[in-house]
Amino acid sequence: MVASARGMSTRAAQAERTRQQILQTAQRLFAEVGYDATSLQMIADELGLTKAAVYYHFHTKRDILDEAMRPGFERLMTLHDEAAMMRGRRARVEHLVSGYVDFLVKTRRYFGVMAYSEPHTPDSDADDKSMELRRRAMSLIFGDHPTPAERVAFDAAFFLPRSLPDLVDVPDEELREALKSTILRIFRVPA
Amino acid sequence: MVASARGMSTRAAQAERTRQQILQTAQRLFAEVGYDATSLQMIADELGLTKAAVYYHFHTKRDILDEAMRPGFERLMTLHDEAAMMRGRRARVEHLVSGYVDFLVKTRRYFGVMAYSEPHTPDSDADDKSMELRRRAMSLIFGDHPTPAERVAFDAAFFLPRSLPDLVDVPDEELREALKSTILRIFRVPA
DNA sequence: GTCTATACACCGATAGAC
DNA sequence: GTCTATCGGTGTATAGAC
Repeated sequence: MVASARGMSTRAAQAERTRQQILQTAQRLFAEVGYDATSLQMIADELGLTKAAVYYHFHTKRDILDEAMRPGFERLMTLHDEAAMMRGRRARVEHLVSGYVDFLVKTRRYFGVMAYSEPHTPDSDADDKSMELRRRAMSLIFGDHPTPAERVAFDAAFFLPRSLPDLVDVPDEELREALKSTILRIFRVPA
Repeated sequence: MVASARGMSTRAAQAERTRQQILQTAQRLFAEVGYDATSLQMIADELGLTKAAVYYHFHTKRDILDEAMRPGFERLMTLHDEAAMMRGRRARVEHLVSGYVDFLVKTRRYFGVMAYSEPHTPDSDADDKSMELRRRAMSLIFGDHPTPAERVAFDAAFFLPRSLPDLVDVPDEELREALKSTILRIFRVPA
């Protein structure tokens, strides 16, 4: 097995660094101009590489997006695990909404881009995970057989990240309060 | 000047028919596989034309989308005009939400595609109109200086169309009620 | 193992022949 | 008015230098 990360071969370390640079640059460009408008050529040019070099580290453009979003997905899955272990529905929803809003505010510069690809896009990790996340959150909040009204309410909160780019002028703390109170109100579906 | 629509030259009539066919086919494909995933080649193939022939009728792919969405935009602008002439805020919001929900339900098969292009896309009619529509609706509902919480609430309703594809199994009438009650609740922003 | 060079098929868009 | 031919660009793919 590998003795130490720092002691690994210089070649491998350099490769890992290149990989991280590609990831960072891509993430920034995705957030700035959007996923579709970002070409592999742009990423390569910014790093002084060729398109093929980028292709060596990521077999597909979509893979870059998938990997860039992975930490976020994992954070949200952990949040769901935590919520699933709580007993009262009230506390569970509280925890879920709090954690979700914190996540949105913390990643507000990057998250606006997520899932901009169109609905029935070819299979990708990100799409699968996004769907799973959604299904699980809905189940935690409204149970396994939500009514149409409950589904609409959930979606209203689920698609809220799309509005983040338009709220750039709102300070973090104020944004957090606005998001939290709005989502909690949305979830208070009348019988 | 043109004497009569039916009496116009056969050439012009045929051209207009081709134009309408392109529009219809494109609209269907946009709704089925999405805007980006629809190529001019697909549209041309379905109609037995070449790409260049399509280009004769529409100078740009985006133009096709813009024109396909124009009737919808006009309907919503009319709705805003009506609301702007009403006196009480309560009645205004009621009218706006009712009309908006009716529109969503009536166009639920096609509207899900709207504005799927990414945020800072190159200028297009559709983007401009969408922004204007949004600004005007927000002003009609929350005035010219909405608070962050009001802006978040508005956005939650504004981006709801994105969830339409996932609600295909809900019958029109039930969907209408769910959308209406949810949006009205979202707009009841506490002081 | 890491990258360059090169090529492919397709895209949206344009020019010009008929 | 519709065609063929072509352009520069894209994501993807392989061959081969080092």
